Order: sequence, then C-alpha cells, then structure tokens
Amino acid sequence: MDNLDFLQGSAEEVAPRLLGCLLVRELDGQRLIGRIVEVEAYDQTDAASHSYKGQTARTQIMFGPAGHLYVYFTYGMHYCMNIVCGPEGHGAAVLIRAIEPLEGEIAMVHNRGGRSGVEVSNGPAKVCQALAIDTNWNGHNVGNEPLCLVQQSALEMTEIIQTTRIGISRAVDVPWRFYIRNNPYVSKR
DNA sequence: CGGCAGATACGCT
DNA sequence: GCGTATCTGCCGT
Repeated sequence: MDNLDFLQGSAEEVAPRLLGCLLVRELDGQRLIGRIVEVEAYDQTDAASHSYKGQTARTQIMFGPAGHLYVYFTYGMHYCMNIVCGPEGHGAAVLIRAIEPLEGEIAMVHNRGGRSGVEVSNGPAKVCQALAIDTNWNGHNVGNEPLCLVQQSALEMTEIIQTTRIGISRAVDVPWRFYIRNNPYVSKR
C-alpha cells in the first residue's frame, strides 16, 4: 500500500502530493498519527532554500536520496522537519508546516507542554515538538519505523490552496506553499 | 485578536 | 558579527 516513489519528483510536484498523507510516529509504546495539512517546497534553484548555496555539512541530507528526513535547528531553540525529494544529487525537500492530530493527541499535547487545540501542531516547530523530532532524526528514512510516512489518495485540486511561503526574506514571490482549504490547523491564512 | 519584542544558538560571511 | 524556513508573552484595540 505504501509506495513512496512519488517522492522522487520535484519539490514543487511532491509538496501538494504530501497534503493528506499521514505521519505515524511510535513513541513510548504509543502511536502518534498526524495528517499533513500544510507544506512548503524548497529547491536548490531557489534563493530561499538552505540548499541554494550548495552542499554543506548541514545541508548534505537535502542532496541525498528522497524519502529521508532533513531536520534543522533554528532561532536557537526550534527544530523543523522536511522530507527530502527529487533525484539524488539534487538539493530539494518539502517542509512540514502543520499537521492535524488523528491519534495520540494526548501525548502530543503533553509534548507541547500542555498546549491544546490547534496550538498543538499549527506550525513547523510545533509539529516537531508534538512528535518529539530533533536533529537526531536527521537522515531517518520515512519508510521505516518508528517514523513512517503513509501515502493517502491525492486530494482534489479544489481542496488545495497554493500561495507564497512564510517567514523567508528571499524569493518571497515564489508560490510554493500548499495547504488544505479550510483546515483549522493551517498556521496562517 | 493583531502587532511587536525577546529568546537563544548555530551556520555562514 | 549577523541573520535565521519560529514561537511565546505582553501589550494595545
């Protein structure tokens, strides 16, 4: 059921395809499941991407095979997770900006220090905190436990909003942010 | 609820 | 040194 070949495509193609897919995280004997509702594409040809200036120790994962996790640390305190896509040797990935909890929400609330409702996972660093993902997960293959990506059928085009990305200062007009229309967990409209 | 400042450490110039 | 693919608390409507 779960063939992740679609991750071989470009970031721009893969990003909307990830909407609706599931992240299944095994943590302390529990299953935490989140439905991906907001993503952003980043590519080496794009000035906003960490891979834009070529391969470095930090970004090498982005240039590796599709299906691995690129986790980075920023603002001195936050982690964000991406799913690497595109052919090996090409630096591209899709940032997971928001998920909707489907299972194990109580554990996610706990991981988020008691914050509940949409505050559990309506932002990229919140997603990592809810699922207990840090840089130790850099390079993890999302085809494997204890963190799996499970593909779902593609959403209707009318369910997907495409617009410009958030929180960047370069390539601000590139419309590579995708989210599910009317989903309450989307970080910002 | 919207805007703003502060937190805080790492990669890169 | 400086900027950062962010979040939170605090202030004002």
